[in-house]
Amino acid sequence: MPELPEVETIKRDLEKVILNKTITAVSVYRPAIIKEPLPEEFVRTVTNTVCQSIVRRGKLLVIELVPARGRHFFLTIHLKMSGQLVYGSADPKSRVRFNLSDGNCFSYNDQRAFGELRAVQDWRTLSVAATMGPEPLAKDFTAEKFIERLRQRSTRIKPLLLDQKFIAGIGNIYAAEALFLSRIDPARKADDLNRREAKVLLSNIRKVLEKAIRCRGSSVNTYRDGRGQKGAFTRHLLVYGRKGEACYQCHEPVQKTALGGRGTYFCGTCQK
DNA sequence: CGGGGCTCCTGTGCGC
DNA sequence: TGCGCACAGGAGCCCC
Repeated sequence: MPELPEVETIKRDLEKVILNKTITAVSVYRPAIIKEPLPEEFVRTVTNTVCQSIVRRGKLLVIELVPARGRHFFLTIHLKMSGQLVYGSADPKSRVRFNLSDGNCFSYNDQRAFGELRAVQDWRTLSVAATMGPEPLAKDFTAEKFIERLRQRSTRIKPLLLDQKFIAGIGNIYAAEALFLSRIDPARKADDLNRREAKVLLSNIRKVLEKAIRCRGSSVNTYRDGRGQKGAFTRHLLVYGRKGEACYQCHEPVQKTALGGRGTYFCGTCQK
């Protein structure tokens, strides 16, 4: 579900409402979501801490927590396919609930329960963070660096964009959208792209991610922002989910294939 | 390294 | 209407 723009939207929403508030109680309704430490210790550790800051890295959300005594630590949240982090009144569908000192709470909801919550001393040493590729929106991630990384890989470009070790934060929706905007066939080999194509692709990755952030994300199915609302980018999607519908560019039907086991939407006429 | 298949879990939509 | 299968914004693991 949530890709970089959705996680960024949730981060910004939560920053406005939970910073400097105390987590007064934690209720775990699906222990399997808590990956470390064990659920009982997780609850003990997180209870009575203050939410100090929130960071997003790729699709990972990191909340810095400060206990009354002792050192700060981090609550990491990966939403996977259907996770939601919603601030407000208690939600009966919550998998984990965090009560706050303001009388409200924020709920971790997750229909498919693939999500992962952790309380750790140093989130940067988690393997997911330690191996994560560059942030596509970071200024120091230059076109030259992107070109160099592409040159070293012979795999198809679309599954590669989904590889979080290659580049962070891109998922199935925005990979399809960026390749469509760039007129690049999703099955092209990464090292086959020329400099021009690579530059255009990075530019379009940024363009689509930034626009999606401005629209507060895409809600194809279960995604909700920090307020429980759907994202508005869904209606701006150019190819994702449009199988059989007319391409906005050439009016030929949008195609759907499988690449690396993931549904892949593209225009066979426009994308070469 | 590349690629395919399977797995975690729950719900929905489609074809028969 | 009912049932079974495919598939869903992710990603790790195993095998060839």
